[in-house]
Amino acid sequence: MKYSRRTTPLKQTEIQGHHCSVDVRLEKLSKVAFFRELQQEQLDKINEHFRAAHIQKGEPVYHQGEEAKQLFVVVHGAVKLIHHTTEGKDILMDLLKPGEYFGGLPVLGDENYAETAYAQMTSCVLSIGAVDFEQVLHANPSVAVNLIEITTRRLKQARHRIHQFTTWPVEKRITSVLLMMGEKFGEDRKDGILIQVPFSRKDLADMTGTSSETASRIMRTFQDEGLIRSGRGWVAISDAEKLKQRYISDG
Amino acid sequence: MKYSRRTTPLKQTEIQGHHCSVDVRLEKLSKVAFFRELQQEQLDKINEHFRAAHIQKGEPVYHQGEEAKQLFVVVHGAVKLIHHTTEGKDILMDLLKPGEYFGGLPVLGDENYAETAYAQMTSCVLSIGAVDFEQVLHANPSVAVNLIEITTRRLKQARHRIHQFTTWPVEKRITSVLLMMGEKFGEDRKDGILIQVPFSRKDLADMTGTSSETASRIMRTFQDEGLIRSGRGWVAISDAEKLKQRYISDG
DNA sequence: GTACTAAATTGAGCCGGCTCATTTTAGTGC
DNA sequence: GCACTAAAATGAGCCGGCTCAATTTAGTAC
Repeated sequence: MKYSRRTTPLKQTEIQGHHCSVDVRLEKLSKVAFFRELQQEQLDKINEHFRAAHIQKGEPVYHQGEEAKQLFVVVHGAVKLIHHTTEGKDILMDLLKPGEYFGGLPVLGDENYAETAYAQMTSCVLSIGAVDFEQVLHANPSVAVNLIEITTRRLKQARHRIHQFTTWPVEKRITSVLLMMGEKFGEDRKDGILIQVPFSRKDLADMTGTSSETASRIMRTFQDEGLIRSGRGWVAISDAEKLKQRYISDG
Repeated sequence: MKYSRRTTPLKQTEIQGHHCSVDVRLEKLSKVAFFRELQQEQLDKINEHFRAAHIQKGEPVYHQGEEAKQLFVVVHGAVKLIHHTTEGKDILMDLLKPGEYFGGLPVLGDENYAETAYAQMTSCVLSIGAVDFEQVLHANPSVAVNLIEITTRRLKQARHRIHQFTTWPVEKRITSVLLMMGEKFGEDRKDGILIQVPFSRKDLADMTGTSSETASRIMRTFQDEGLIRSGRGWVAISDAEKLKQRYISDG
């Protein structure tokens, strides 16, 4: 990968027009884990309950502490969930790709949003309110069971993260996150996997519970070892296997 | 609190007979959060799906890694969930009181148990298998929604714990756990709140992600400041308000 | 009361990673 | 290509808490 003039390898997302066309909406709704198994007709009806919004990069979808009144689905782009701590630090809870949902509703046990949701890149999100969602629930009972499953999976992930924070050194944590990001947002190229979403050192630090200086140092090491390439706000994994072998398998 | 001869202040639980009498079972089942709102008749029917087991102190209910086939409810005693890490450390995920459930089922998204469940004291637990539970689900649709709510609440707790591990010093973490234990298992006495469940330094350390030596040192400090009293496997909080004010509010 | 022992305590060296400060540079606009 | 600047990198001092080792003692059995 050679840059004659330095430009980010990330795809530009300032595509003209609205990204929330019906086709794309329906496609992404069908990918929402708790709507799986539903027929096209059912999805069409559900789609009617959702409203679309176009969010500029860096803009919030909702703020931490606000009353939880809506569920959201990423249709295009990426959304980052940040918990702002009382100590003035940020914890990056998750970075969501199209088809993933976020937000909260009273019926699901949420009172206030525990985090602020930001568009990591220009994004299109769909939202549904409490009354509409309960209608969807009643009309499609399988949705409730699927929701339990997904919430349980998220709970397991959160618990695994507790494990990581308790016992894993920072290198290992960073490796784990890079590999996860490669799987979730990675674009295969002949020279590796480009994580096709803006992802800065601060994001990495906030997601692994370390400082951005430490994240930077470790990324420097990985780069010097030929395991990754990176620049301002982007990362490409040159050798995922070796990265995993060297920093995860060692224990 | 004066001990003429050193004996633990904890109640002895080697009560003769079986603790899983129908009255107690029904009472604790009605306290399970996802069975709330059900009528006595419904609870009677649900009770028929559960089997009882008597577990000796220190014995496991199930092992980490086993196939998840049952949900359990604590009727009497206390159950501790320990995740054994590959690094040889233990993470105390939760300490459950009567009325709380644990375990897992495929329908809820579980494949294997992520932790080993141990009886922290002689306990009586009820269990239900996959087929029975799905029947309960179908007969009582509100159970599914309640389950989402509870799982969501557990997810929030887990995420709060990530926040704590990321930014809180150990004193603050230990304080938080002591206060939580006081609320959950505390017995009010004129000289404070006795945590009426065995709770060692190792338990405290495993629950706060620190070493037992560090837990011991901090408890020594709290003791010297008159905030707690403790002995082998027991803790009493002498001044919860001051403990909170001094180690949590300071930020 | 004595004997016992595992839980709790204590001492001390070590280090991973933090904070603070400064410098370098990737990537954009023109 | 030049100018700019915020993201990334680098240096260095500091310390919270870990690990290892040894000692003390809470609570039980008899």
